[in-house]
This record gives sequence, C-alpha cells and structure tokens, in this order.
Amino acid sequence: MEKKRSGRRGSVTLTDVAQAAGVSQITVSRILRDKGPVAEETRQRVLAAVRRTGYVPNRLAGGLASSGSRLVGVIIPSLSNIVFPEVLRGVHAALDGTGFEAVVAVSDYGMAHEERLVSSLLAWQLEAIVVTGLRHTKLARTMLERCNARIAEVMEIDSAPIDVAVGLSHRRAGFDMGRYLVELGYRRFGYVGHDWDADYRARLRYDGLMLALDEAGLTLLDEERFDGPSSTQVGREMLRKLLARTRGLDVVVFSNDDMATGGMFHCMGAGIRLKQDLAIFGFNGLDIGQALPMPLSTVRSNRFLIGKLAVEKLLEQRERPKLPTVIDTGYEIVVGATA
Amino acid sequence: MEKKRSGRRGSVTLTDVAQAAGVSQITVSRILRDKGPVAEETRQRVLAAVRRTGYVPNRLAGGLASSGSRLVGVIIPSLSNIVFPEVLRGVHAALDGTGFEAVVAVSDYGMAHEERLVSSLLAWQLEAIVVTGLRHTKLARTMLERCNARIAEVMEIDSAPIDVAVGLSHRRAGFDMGRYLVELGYRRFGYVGHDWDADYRARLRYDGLMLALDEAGLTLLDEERFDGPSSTQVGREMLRKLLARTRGLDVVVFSNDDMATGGMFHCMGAGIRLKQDLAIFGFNGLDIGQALPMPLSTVRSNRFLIGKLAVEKLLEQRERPKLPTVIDTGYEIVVGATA
DNA sequence: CTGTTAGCGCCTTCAA
DNA sequence: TTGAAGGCGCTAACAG
Repeated sequence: MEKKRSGRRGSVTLTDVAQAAGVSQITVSRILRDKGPVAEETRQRVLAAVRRTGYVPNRLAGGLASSGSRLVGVIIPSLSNIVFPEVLRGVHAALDGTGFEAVVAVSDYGMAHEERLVSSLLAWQLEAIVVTGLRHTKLARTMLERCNARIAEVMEIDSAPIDVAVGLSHRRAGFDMGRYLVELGYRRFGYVGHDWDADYRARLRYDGLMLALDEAGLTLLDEERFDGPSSTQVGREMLRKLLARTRGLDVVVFSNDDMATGGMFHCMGAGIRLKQDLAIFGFNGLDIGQALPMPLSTVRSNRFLIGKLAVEKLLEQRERPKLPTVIDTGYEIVVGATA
Repeated sequence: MEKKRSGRRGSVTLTDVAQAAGVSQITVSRILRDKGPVAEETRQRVLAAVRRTGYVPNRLAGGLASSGSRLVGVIIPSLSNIVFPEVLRGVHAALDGTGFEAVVAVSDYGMAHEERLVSSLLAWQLEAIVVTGLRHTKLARTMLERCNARIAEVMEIDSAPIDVAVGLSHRRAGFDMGRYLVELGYRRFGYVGHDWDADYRARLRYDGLMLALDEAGLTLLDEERFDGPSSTQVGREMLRKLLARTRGLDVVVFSNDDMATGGMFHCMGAGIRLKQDLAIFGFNGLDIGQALPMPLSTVRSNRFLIGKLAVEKLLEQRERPKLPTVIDTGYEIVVGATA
C-alpha cells in the first residue's frame, strides 16, 4: 500500500490522502470524482482525510491522465471595448458550476497575435475554445480545424464557421438601421467611425448601411473615420470635425455607442439640439446610452447572450458535429430619443 | 529509439516528432524550449519535423513533469464594473510575451464564491494568483497562505497582504476628497452610494469622507444608498430621490463615477446647473466622466497599472519572500468642472 | 552535443 | 466494493 513520500514541494498528493485514510489512491480518486461504487463508511473516512491533510488536487495530472482538461480558451480582441467584457460575462455565467475554467487571452485586434494565442492556448488541451469573429490567419484556422476542441466563433454570423458561430449579421444590422432611418425621413446622412482594419465588423455594418442608402437612392454626404479604437472622446471630436466641414446633415450614424455618446456630448456642448437639429444613431445598445438625458437611438446586440450561448452550446457535446451550427442572437432597433 | 505510437486521440506527441526527425524525445524537447546546447543542423531538422507533423505541445504534461504550470489565476468580483476589465487589461499587458496564461474567474462579489474559485484555481498548480481585495474567508486565506503560488491582493492597501498588495488606500482617498471639497467651500454634503457589503471599498471611501467632514465640524445631511451594484441608471435615480427629500445640498459625493455620471444626467434632465446649483463628485476617473460635456470632478485610481504591476511583481521571483510587499499605485484628484 | 532512465500525480483498465 | 499495474506526454538528472 505504501508507495512513496509526498511531492517534493511539500504538496499533498492522492497517495498521502490514501495513506492517511488507509485505502488506495484509486479509492480516494473515485470518491473525489463521485465515480464508481463506494461504501459510505469508506467515503466518510476518506473525506475526513482529505480535509485533515488539506489536499488540493492536481488538475495537470488529472487532465493528463484522463485527457480532458476541463479548460475553455477564450480569445477576445480587446478589454477596453466594453462589449467584450460583456461577452466574457456570458462565458463565465455559462461556466459557473460546471467545473470548467476559462483561460482568457487578448489579441488587441491583431490576427497574427490571435494566431499566436490560438497556438499557446491549444497547448492546454482545451475542450473548447471561443474566438472572436470568423476571420483568422490561415494557420490559426488550420490549427483550430485540426484540434480536438469544440470551437465557437462569436459576434458575427456573416460567413461560415468551423464549428459553431454565435452572433448576429452585422451587414443586415447595418442595412436595417439604414432603412429605418430612411423611413423616419432622414435624407442627409453623415458617418463617424473608427478603425476598420481592426474592427472589421464595424465595416460590415457600414457596408449594410450603404446598401440601404443606395436602395433609397441616397448617398452618404460625408464621413469621418478615426484610425484607432473607438471611444467617447474620439466620437466627440470626429463629430465636431465632420460638422465643421459639412453643413446641413440630417443624421449622423456612428460606428458604435461609445462614439455616438461622444457625438451626443459634442451636441450638448455646442448647443445642437438632438434629433431636431441633428439625429444621432449608434450601435450596441449599451447601458450608458440608455441612461443619458436623452436615450440614444441605436441597435441592440446581445453580448452577454452571445458568450453564454456559445459556451453552453460547446459544452453540450464533446465531439465536433459534422455540420456547423449557426446561432443568431439577433438585434433590435432601440428607438431612443436621438433619431 | 522507437517506443510507441502516437496518442490515442490522434494527437502528435514529442515521440512522433522525434521519430520523424530521427532523434530522441528529449532532444526535441530541448530544442522547443531553447534549453541546453543543440547542433544547429539537428535543430533545423527537428524544427522541420515539428512543422511537418503539426505538433502541438501538451502543457498539462509539461507542467506536470516540470512542476511549473506557467499559469496565473485571476479572481475579480465583477466584469460589469468597468474597473475590473481594466485591471484585467493590465494583467494581460504584463503577461503578454511571457509564456504565461491567465485563468480568469469571477466571484460576483461573493466571499464564499471566491473561496470556491480559489480552491478550483489552485488545483491548476498556479505559479501566481491575483485576487481582488484583502478580505477573504478564513479557508480561502489559509489555502492562499499554504499554496506554492505567489499572491497579489489588488485594489486596496488598507490592511496587510499575504504576499503582495497593489492598489491604493481607499480610506485615505475618501478622506482627501472630503478635505478637498471642504477646502473648495462646500458645506452641505449629500452622498449617493451602492451596495456596501459587496463593494466594501466604497465603504472605506465613505468612512474616509466622514472623517474629513468630522474634522471640519460638518456632517452628512442626507444619503441614499442602493442595495445592489452601481450603474449610471441607479446613480441617476438615487440622486433624484435624494434631492426630492433634502433641499439645499451643496455637493453630492457618489460612490463611483458610474453613479456620478448618472447623477449628472439627472441634473441635465432636471435643469439643475452643475457646480453652480449642485456640485457632483465621483471616484475612479473613468474615461466616460472626462468625455462628458462638463468633465466630472473625481479621484483617479489607476486600474490598469494595478493589474500590470501586480503581475510584474509576481513574475519577478518565483518564491514568496518572507516579508509582504505593498505597492501604492496612488490616486489623484481630477479637478473637472462639476465641483 | 545527445541519449537513457525515472518519475511528475492522476486515471483507465482489468482483476479480485 | 476495492486494488494493482500501467501509462498519459513531458522533463530533470545524469550519462556518455
């Protein structure tokens, strides 16, 4: 029964607990995992020994032996843009109580960076991985396809996923918002946006918007695009520049709510009456926009839900199905008071 | 040289690569880890074999064998409160390029929940762990003290840490803000806050504020406290209630910037002139507050820095030093335009 | 410069 | 209901 002393770093192992309880390792292991039949009496004795020794399982060893890490990888482009922490919230909500843990990495909107992260994370023998978007480097895609993990590509469903896609069609959302604004009677459109190469989903919405304008026989009169991440400050400044250059705009569409909120602040400061003088429209439906003195008109995406559904779907079944799944979490136009 | 076939799940192992390159496992291992001397010729051959086979290392096995997981645990109370994603940003900034990965968990401001998370995360043989705050359940504390990981307790330095504390003194911050407002001539103070039991650091700031008022021979005239998390909406509503009940307030101190921003929105909507009719003061120095038409007067904490310094300090040295370290990231009063 | 040997701590499989 | 043997994939320590 006796085999060896405890780990060199003084850590308590299964063997130690087994000795303390006068049983074999495997019995302790079984009890700790609720597997196989165990006599209640043994069970109590072992549990007591576990407590007495302060045993902490070693999940590296457990994972190695069972080839199942109970680890979910998550790669998001940013933590500055509030939408991604919200996706993470959803991920953690779905993970809570499952015994799975999240390994989180941030790509800074870089595809090459993402590739490196995919490679590092997969080394953890992930059972599932959540990545942002459907565009990846060729190598990243290959690694994802080849690995044994379930894969969710989240935020967008504008093209085909490897395994599961959870999100919304940004192109359609852009189109619908355009059509909505046209229906409201707006004709003189402006656009304020941020970095496209990084956040290409903003570009998809823009493309959708253009389609809607085109359909109505309209064109964008002017646009201002910042070459960097979105923020309230940037939205404010870009709107100022846009309005300084082009007069007579009806409505300005912003790449997202952060930018639009900045736009609203500019108007408030400059004495421009929202909606009457200039309509403003955002994207995301953030809380902040709805708490403003005049609630922002926008399109609500469902970030929390995206994260939550993605993980729920992935944990549902360990094997990757033959056919990919697309989960459309949709979007709704939030009427607001600014358009 | 030949030993066994590849892993049952079809995954490529070191052995496979070794065979493909005609060397032993350990040689491949050494090359992949840049350890020990290797002939450049062998190196190239092995690297080619790695690429050819699509080898992905198994970090569970690697960690087990070397008793070093290269994993950092992070437990934060919330992802909804923007300050914690900012801490996470700092954590990831410090982790980037180190080969360490972050396992992130969210406690929802629950100490019992935190205890469970500590226990789960430690099973990963963490080399370091970042937890929020200095208050934990007794068991959580014991587990942290006993484990082999370096420990950073972040956000506050109002009491003694186990290993490293990185943050600011919330009590002093509260005191300083109170004194500052008194110096500005404010006398009739109100307070709007959120859940204390959960976010006890807000309470520390409140206590500091009370001390400053007391020192000036003043008292708080009225306060409104929401029994739940902070948000812009809640700040707005609570200020409305407070003002409906108590007239003649000079200044209202909010538990944080989210709440204060909501307060500003209430004023904007209700025709109350900021600073002239009522001064408003926040805490955190969030971007949003500074992008408002009138920048919010507040105290800036340095969340990104907290996360970054914490991880940098932890990775500096693997062994826990005899004496705890306290890193004060400080705070600054942001003058703004609302007080 | 490269290889051999012996685990890391746990779980799977099979036997009792 | 319990146990023994063997191995998961990798690396430390020592040879050569």
